[in-house]
Amino acid sequence: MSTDHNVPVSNFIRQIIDAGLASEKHAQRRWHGKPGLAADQQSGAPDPAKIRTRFPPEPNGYLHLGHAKSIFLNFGLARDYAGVCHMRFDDTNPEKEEQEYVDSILDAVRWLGFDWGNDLYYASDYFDWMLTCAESLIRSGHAYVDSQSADDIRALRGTLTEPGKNSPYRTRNIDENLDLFARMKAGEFADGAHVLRAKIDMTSGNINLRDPVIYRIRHAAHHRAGDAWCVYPLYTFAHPIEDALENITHSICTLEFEAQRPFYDWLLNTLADNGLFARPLPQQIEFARLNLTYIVLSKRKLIQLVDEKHVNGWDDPRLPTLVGARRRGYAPEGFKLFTDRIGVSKSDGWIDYSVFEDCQREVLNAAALRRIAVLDPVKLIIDNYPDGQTETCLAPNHPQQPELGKREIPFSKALWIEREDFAETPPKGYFRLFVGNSVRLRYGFVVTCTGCDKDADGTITAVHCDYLPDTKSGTPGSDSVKVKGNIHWVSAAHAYAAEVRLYDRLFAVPQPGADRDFLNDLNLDSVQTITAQLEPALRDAEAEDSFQFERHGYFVADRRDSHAGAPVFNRTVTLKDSWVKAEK
RNA sequence: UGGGGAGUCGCCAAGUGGUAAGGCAUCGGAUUUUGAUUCCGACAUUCGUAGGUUCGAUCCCUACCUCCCCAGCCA
Repeated sequence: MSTDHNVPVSNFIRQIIDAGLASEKHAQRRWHGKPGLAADQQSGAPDPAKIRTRFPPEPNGYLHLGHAKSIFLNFGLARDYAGVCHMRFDDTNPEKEEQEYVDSILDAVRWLGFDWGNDLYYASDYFDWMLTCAESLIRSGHAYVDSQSADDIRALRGTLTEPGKNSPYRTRNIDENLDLFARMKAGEFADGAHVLRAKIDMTSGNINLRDPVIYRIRHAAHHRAGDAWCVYPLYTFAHPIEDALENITHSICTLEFEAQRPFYDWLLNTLADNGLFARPLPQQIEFARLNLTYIVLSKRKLIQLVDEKHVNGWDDPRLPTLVGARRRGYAPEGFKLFTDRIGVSKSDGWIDYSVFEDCQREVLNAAALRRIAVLDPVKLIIDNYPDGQTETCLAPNHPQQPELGKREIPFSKALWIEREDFAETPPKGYFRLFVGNSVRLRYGFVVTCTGCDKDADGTITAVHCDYLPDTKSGTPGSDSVKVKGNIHWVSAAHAYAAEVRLYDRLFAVPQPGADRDFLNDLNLDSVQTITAQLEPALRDAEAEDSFQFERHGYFVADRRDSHAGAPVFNRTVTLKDSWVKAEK
């Protein structure tokens, strides 16, 4: 069941890194302490970091489980190889990015346990260098200003099966290109009037090499740079330069960027030939993004779920966002186990959500203190127990870790037990309460069921039993009576009645939206809010404390709605239950 | 029907010419005051298909099949 965390399994990225390290090609890299062009970097000392990776989200949304895979990959590789991982915001599109997202992203990465030290960067800080690169390309005849409309550019790009055609502006001379580009930058033109394009090959089978647009005019305020710019570089152009400026050795991204790699290499090699960057250049490596069943990870769909109020905000515990996962009670260590367990490869696949849940169970099982909670309460009256008497029982905080001690829980005549722990007509194999059967009240006494009360509708209002005074847990001879059933309880007079949210999967099918609108696949019972009867100690739970409610699952004190002395709980994940499965 | 990728047990995933790791799930059994946990055992004569090279092929070659990505002045 447990995984050896100290032996990372081989994967194709580690092989690439190992080979690079063995060839010592990275050893000649120089780093002068911060991002910069070759002229600056070459003045620095040999890079103390064996490798440099980066986690480069665009600050236009909240991070989700898919990003977690990338975070653990990039930061994890840097850690394992005595390298560093840069935290970088790829904020080259002024129209979609906001500071709110920057803050949330940093928070999420920190929560997962990573520290970027001084290596926090913003692509928008590199705009001057990017302009330098663009001008260098123009000077070497590798870029030109195109004055066609977006539609015309598209028309000449060709299709997947037909080659494209050269733009009429492709032959503009260098001076004219330089002049036009300078005026684009100076704000002389309206949005869309001109673009800067790389000059490569309009007949390439790879559409990304058909003179891709690398700079566009956009008169828009940037969340960090303000109104300083009206030209902005496109991802295709910006990202390789960001990597090169930061001395990144391994630029790890997802599979959909594979077709961009030839451009990535073309650009950096051209710029290196022009003297702007030193070799060895960063290497782009693509891996398969995470696909998890029963959730959606597309930004568009997540936005829709929030905007249309199918969930309550970005941190709704049912959402696969990291802020949602945190409120749900999922543990960072569980993410680590999960990413280790699923591995890294280039083949698309679907991981069942239960794999993720199981990783969380494994981590929470070891870490969470045990507590008692009755979620669907019905009274249990011990008829032969003295009225008004109260005594204490001792319950271990963790069955596998006795050093965590025990706590006292009050016991009395009237208790709350789970409604499903009593059956008038017990199903086959049932060994909880039914008339004539005995069970142990966990950490307390053995009781024998004598009957139940019902109201006019036939609903059971109370269960009755008698207890065996000599069977109290922890006392000599308490085990003299052997019983199969073992049920939990809280004393009715001492219980803390609290709000508990029982979360289930947000979607009812493994692949939401596979054959119809994904909203039709929503699980309409994804949350159930109840008032549960909890053992008194739970009243003191602090926000974000995780517990195992015995026989139920793992629950966390909600970080948003809990108040001192009045925590409310979210169910993170249930315990495995082979009994339920056997019955279905 | 252009270009780029991927196909190894139900789900992931090692393996890179010397005769199929591991994890998860599943199924048995043991322990258990959580029908939890833990522990022990079982679990691919076979690597998308068909040929070929080789003493030997999941690994090399050829053809085919299936799936994914690319035609934003998004990332």
